[in-house]
Amino acid sequence: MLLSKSCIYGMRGALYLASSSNSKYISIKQISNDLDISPHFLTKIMQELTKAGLLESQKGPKGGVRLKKDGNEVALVEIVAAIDGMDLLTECALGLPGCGTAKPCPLHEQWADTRDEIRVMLEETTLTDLARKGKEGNLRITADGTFDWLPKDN
Amino acid sequence: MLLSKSCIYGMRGALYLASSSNSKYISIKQISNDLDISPHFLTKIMQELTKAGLLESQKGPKGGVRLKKDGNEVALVEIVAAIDGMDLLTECALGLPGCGTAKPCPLHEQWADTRDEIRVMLEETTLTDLARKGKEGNLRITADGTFDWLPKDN
DNA sequence: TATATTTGAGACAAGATAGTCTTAAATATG
DNA sequence: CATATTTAAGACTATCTTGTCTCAAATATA
Repeated sequence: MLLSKSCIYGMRGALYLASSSNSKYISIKQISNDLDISPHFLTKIMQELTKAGLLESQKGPKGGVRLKKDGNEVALVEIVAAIDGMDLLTECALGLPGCGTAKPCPLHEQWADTRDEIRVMLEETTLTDLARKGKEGNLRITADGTFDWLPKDN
Repeated sequence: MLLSKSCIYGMRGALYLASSSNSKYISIKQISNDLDISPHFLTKIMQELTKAGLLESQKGPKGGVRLKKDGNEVALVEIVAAIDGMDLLTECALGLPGCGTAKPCPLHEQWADTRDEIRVMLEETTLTDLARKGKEGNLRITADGTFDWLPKDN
């Protein structure tokens, strides 16, 4: 598996926020409801993103979470780094510690190239990119496709 | 993590076999010893590769395992498929079932391209490729670098 | 101020992966 | 044939990931 489930949920949650107007806080309960993710689990994941400085939160009624930066300034790699860490983009494919150009494993060259492709993709894709593409094509971000991209500015 | 630990061990075990003369069976005990992998665990993994038809085995003294095909006919993707399955190369990056060109998620396009890069790398790299590169550069396939590429034709 | 709402923190349970151990079956060799 | 060696099969434990639940802290609002 490329990304952990926590990381995938974090991405979908962040994408949800990026697709909404960012002027108001949105409760995690509503997000978990719309994305069909366990509320408690999503809460824990959104807390990680808040701790990492990607979101800001407010407690109490009318509270919730929202993006700290504009969505076009948030690359996917930041979410991956916050939840899964950078291991995927730094570690050896054969699991050998300290593998690199100086002390490579036999697979290092090929994997380093492939790994860079993944890294560039994650660095160059922003939440706004995905939100725009999703809105234009009315693409789903839930398993059953019930999510709709209408502005959630309640 | 891209590949499971079982898969990584399987790759290293298969690479070990490809770097040896394939005329004789080699005991998993020796392999696990040279590669510094738990013998019991490696046995289980090599059994999976045998069941998948990548290795053949023989019990008893002078028994062990060896590649069923020549190393240049075994692409890495076959080992990945046998141990981790093809999920990495078929599944949606956002975890949505049935994601594809017909019913994509917002990340589908970027991920499909990246996923193809991984697939091509695994399909085009053979055990012999890695063994040759390892022998030429005397590269390590153990954490501490104690593995040596001298023919193991005992 | 009292109440309802919402995040924060962390204990806890369930499930998957990683790793160990025991026993059985096959087989080479003396 | 007896024995030692080696894979095969599967039970078992440990650790990590995933998911649930409870309670505390903050806060908007009546």
